[in-house]
Amino acid sequence: MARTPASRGTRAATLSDVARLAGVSVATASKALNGRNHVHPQTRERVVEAAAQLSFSPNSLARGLLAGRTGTVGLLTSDLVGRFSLPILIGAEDAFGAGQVSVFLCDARGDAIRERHHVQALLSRRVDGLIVVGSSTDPRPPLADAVDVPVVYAYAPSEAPDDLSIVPDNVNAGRMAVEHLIACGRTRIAHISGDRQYSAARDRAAGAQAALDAAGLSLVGEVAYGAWEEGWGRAAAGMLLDRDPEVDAVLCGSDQVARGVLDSLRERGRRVPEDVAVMGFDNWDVLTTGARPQLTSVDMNLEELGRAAARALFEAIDAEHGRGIHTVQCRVVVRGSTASAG
Amino acid sequence: MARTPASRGTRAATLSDVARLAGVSVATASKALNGRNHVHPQTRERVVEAAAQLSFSPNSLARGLLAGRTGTVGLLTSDLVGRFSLPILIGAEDAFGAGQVSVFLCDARGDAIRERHHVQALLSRRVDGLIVVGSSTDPRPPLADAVDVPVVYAYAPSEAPDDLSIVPDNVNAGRMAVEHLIACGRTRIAHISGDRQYSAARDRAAGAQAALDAAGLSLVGEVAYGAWEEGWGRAAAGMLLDRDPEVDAVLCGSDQVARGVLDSLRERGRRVPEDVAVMGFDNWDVLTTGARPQLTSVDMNLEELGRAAARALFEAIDAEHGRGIHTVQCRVVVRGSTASAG
DNA sequence: AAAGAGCCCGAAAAGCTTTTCGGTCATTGG
DNA sequence: CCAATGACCGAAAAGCTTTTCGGGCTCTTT
Repeated sequence: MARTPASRGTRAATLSDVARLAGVSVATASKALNGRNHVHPQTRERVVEAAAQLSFSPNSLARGLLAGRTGTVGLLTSDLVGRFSLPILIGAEDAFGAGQVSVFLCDARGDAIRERHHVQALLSRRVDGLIVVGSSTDPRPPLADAVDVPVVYAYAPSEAPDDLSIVPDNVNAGRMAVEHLIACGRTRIAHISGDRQYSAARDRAAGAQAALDAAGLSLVGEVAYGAWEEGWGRAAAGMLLDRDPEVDAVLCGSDQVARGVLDSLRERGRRVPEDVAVMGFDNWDVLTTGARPQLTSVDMNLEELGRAAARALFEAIDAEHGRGIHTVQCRVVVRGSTASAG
Repeated sequence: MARTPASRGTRAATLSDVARLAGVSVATASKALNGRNHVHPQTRERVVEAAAQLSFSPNSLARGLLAGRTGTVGLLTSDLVGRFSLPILIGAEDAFGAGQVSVFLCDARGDAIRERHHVQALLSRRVDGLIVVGSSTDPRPPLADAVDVPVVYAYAPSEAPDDLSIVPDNVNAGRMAVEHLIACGRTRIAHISGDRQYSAARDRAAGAQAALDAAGLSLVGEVAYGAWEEGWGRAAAGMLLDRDPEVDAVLCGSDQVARGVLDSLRERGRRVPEDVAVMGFDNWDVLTTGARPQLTSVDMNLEELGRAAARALFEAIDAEHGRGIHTVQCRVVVRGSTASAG
C-alpha cells in the first residue's frame, strides 16, 4: 500500500521510539535488533515486535557516520548513451545488490568538468569506493582529484599503470573469431572493421592476424577500416566482392557492420553461410537475432566485466588494492551465419 | 592525480580540522564556508584557505542526519536490460545531477521480492523520493510497502489512481504517425504491430484508427499483431502484399518490425518510399539510421519523460504531491522511408 | 569617560545509531 | 545466610555538521 496523505510528515520511527514502546533503553533495543548477545530472549522479542509495529528501519546515515563506512559506491560513467555502459552497469549493480551495497549512478557525459563535479559529490557522500566506466576501450586519464577510496576502472583502462583496470580482451576476441571461422572450414577470410581510431578495432584485427598466422593463412586483402555503421559494411562488402570474389568468410568489426555485409552479400546472390560465412562482434541481440540468417558474434561478456569490477572493488575496500590491467574473457556465440561448410 | 598508497587510511578532514588550522571554532568555520553572515571577511578567508589546504569536503551524512533531508533519490527499475529504461534513466540522472541530487540505482529484474528489498534499503538510506520505472507501458501494482516519501511512477503507470504516473502518449503517437503518412499523400495504409498483449501496441493502433477516421479513410486489412521482431515484420509484410497489393504505406509497431517490413518490400521489388512508405516507433537509431532508406520513426521522447519524472519528484518533495497519470508528448522524426510521393 | 550599540565569535544542542563499560538483580555454592 | 558470579540492562560517548543564543570586544555618542 502506498503512502497515505496522513502519513506524510510523520518522520520515520527512530530507535528511541522503538525502545520507549518496548520499555527498554536504546542500547538494549540496538543490541536486540542487531542480534547481539546479553539480551534476554523475551526482551528481544518485545523489541522486535515494537520495531515491526513502528515499521522501524535503522537510519543508515547515522550508522555510516559512526562506522566510517557507508555501504555505498559510486558508478561513474563517461557516456551512458553508448551501448557498452549499460551491460557493465547491470553486472555491477547485480554484484553489489547481492552484497547490501547501494550504487550511486553518475554520468559525466564525456565532460571532464562534470566528472570532477561528480567525484566531489560522491566523496562528500563518503562512498566506500568508485568504479569508473569508460566509453571506449582506449586508455583514459586517471581521475583528476585526489581520491582516498579505492577506484576500479572498467572498460577503458586508466593510463596510470598503478591503477586497477578491468577491460575486455579484444585481441583474444579477434583470435577466437578467426579460429571459429577456420574450424568452419574457411580459409579465405577478409576483415571489415570499424573506425581505426578505436583500439578495439586494432586489437581485434591484431588477434585475427595472430590466429591466421598460427594457421598458416593470410588475410584476403587488407583490413578494411571504416565506421561502426551498417552503411560502411554494405559499401565495404561491395568493394571486397569486386576485388576478391573468392572470399569465403568475412569477419566484421561489429554486429552493425556485419548487418551491412549480410545485406550486400544477399544482393549479390552470395548465400550465407554456404558461400560466405559472416560473423560480428558484441553480440547485440537486436541485430544478431533479427538478421537473416541469424548472426554469429563474439560476446565480450560485459555483464561479467561489470561483476568483476564490483568484486575487485569489494576486495580493494576490505583488503589490499590490486594493480594493473586485468582482462575478462569473451566467448563466441554461434548462429546460422557461420554454420559449417556443407 | 589518483590516490597515493600513503594517503590511504588517513581519514578525510573534518570541520574541526579546518577550524583548528584556521584558529577558529567549528561554528565559525561552518558559517564561513556556508556563506553565512556575521563572519569577518578576513576570518572567512582564513577558513576557506584552511579548507582548501586540507581539501575539506563536508560530510553529507552528518548534514543529512541533521537536516532530515539527504539530497538523494532512488531510481528503481523493473528491467534494466530492456531498451526503454536507459533513456528514462539518462533523463532523470540529467535533471537530478543539475540539482545537486544524487541517484541510487536499483534494478529489481522484474522480481517483486527483490523490489521490496530495494525499497527497504532505499528507505533506510533516507532517500528524499523514489522513481519507479516500469518495463512496459502496462499498469503495474503500486509499491508493496508503506513509503513515507513521494513516489513517481515512470513509463508504467501505477494501478492506484492517487499515485503520480508519467507515461508516453502512445495513442497520440499512433495518431501523429498516421497524420504524417496522410500528409505524405498516402491513403491505403496498413498497420503491422507487435505483441497484442502490450497496451503500447493497442494504444498506438487506437490512435492510428482515430486519425484514419478523422480523415475519412479506413485501414487496409486488420491490424496485424504479432511480435516485436524483425522476423515478424518480414512475414507479416509478405502476407500483406499477397492479400492487399494496393497498399501504399505500412505503419509498423516498432522499428524492429519496420526493418523486417523494409526487407520484405525490397525483396518483392517495391520501392520505398516511392511505392510504399514505411515508418516505425521508438526511433532507435541503430535501426533507423542503418536502414535503407533511413527509417522515419516516432520518438517517444523517453529522455524527456525521465526529466519530467525527476521534475515531478522535485516538486513533490518540496511542495504538494501531484496525482494521476500525466503524459509526455512524442514527435515524428522524418527520414527517407516516408519522403512525399513524387 | 561611561554607556550603548553593533559586530564577531564560541559553546552547546540536535540529529540517530552503535559500542563500551559500569551497575543491578538474581541465583548458586559454601 | 552471605558472598560471589553471571546474566542482563542502561548511561554515555563517539561520529560530524549546522544553528541558535549568549557573551565579549570595539567603536561611537553623549
